[in-house]
Amino acid sequence: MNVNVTQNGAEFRVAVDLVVLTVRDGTLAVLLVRRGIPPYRGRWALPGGFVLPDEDLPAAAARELAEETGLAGPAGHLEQLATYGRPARDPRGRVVSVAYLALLPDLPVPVAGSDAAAARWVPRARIGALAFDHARILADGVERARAKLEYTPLATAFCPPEFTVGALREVYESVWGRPLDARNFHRKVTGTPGFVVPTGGADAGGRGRPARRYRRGPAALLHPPMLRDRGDPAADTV
Amino acid sequence: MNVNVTQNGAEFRVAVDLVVLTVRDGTLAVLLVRRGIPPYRGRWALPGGFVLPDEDLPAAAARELAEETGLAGPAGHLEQLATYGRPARDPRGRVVSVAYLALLPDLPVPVAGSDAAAARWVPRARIGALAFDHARILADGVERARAKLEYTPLATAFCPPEFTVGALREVYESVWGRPLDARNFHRKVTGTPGFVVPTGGADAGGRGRPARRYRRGPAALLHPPMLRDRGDPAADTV
DNA sequence: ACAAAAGTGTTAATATTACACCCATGA
DNA sequence: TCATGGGTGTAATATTAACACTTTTGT
Repeated sequence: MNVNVTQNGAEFRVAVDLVVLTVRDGTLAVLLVRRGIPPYRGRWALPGGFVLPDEDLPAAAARELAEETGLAGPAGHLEQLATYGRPARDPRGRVVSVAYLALLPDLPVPVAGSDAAAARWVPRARIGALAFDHARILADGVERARAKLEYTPLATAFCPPEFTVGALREVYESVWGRPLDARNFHRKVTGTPGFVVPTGGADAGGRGRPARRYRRGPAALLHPPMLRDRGDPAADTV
Repeated sequence: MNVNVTQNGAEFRVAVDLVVLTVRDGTLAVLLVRRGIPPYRGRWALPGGFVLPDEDLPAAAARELAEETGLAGPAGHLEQLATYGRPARDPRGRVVSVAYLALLPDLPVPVAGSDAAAARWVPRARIGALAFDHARILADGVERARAKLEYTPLATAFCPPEFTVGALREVYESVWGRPLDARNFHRKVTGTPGFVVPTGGADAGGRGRPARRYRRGPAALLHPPMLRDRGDPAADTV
């Protein structure tokens, strides 16, 4: 063994992979791309790519997200998820992937990425085998999102700038996969300091009484948190 | 720009850095090493090192932890914290560091690491400037530990296999930096299903009534969680 | 008028907090 | 017997969960 390997470090390639989530039609959906080149050619995978030589990690994630969705501004939410580095995770060699989690409002169907492969929103429940270790990365991302809905105002990242309490509730129900009591939810959201602030507007054209519109509030942590019963974590078809 | 850089990825070195925490004498302490070689020669830093060519990330973290503390078995707790990759974070070149968080019971003073530099437990409040971006990594690690004490039985990782409720309370008080009501804490710990299980033994030799001994229970999540008031996050000298 | 969704009121069960009080030991 | 922590009881105060009921719209 070359001692320089220990002192100076072996050489790796570093990628970012994105778990991009949205809520469409009352279900949690994931942005996937179909790989156009080997390995795993033709398989669905998380969008991602290699980090450029002088690029920061968050910048690489934001760049990939923009390339894949056509988004420019800082809409939604982007945070680092975890890093995956199993030696055999990529047949091309030693690749360490820094995964990011992005939460976005329901957008028009994403444009095909710059890699010319198909890009699609896929309902979480209908996702089959993925390339590389992306199934695990996705599972970790979904669990992170579920957990953070409890104690942060992150659910608002799934909504457009103005939204109704009903739309926000749909986010919680879709991500957690269980119905919530609309009455108690309403009180909880409007009663938690800094969670949402009313804009004064109302949402005409719906079926029932018009809902007031809200914007995300200044709070970074929710107190008290929104509780999902730690009952049975069943009923979750991966 | 060489197009291969984009397609195949630039070359990075990958390191693991460790935030190793323990509770000594009622305060949170961090394992630091004094760097024996440039860059930042003579500065205190988090222990860590480069990942070997065929080594998994958790294995690299466990290896560095064992080298630095002399520990072999799976005592305490080790989890991935986050990854830091700012292009200029290491003057030697492009180094991405995957940080791990380790929580250990109070151990004998660590042996000097294999790098022949000094290694010491340093009380968290007395830590000055650190090498690289290690101050931020440490801050992130401490905040992760604080948060996880709330909803996981992780505080037991700071204790030996058998411990008293009072010792566990000292962990919470040290990590959170605020006193807790001993009576309510006791009820909470013994009343939360799966948190701790009594061993039957008692802790003789103390000043007051002997305390019963407990072992960590099977629960992975605490229900309901241990609450730290989100009051004033002040009184925290970094 | 009716259905549908928004929003308010109320109550029982549960959890948190504060603190009085008893227990078991060393000095 | 006193000081010192361990441990239990209990009442005031949140918070949750369940659901009756009112409001405001489209059809």
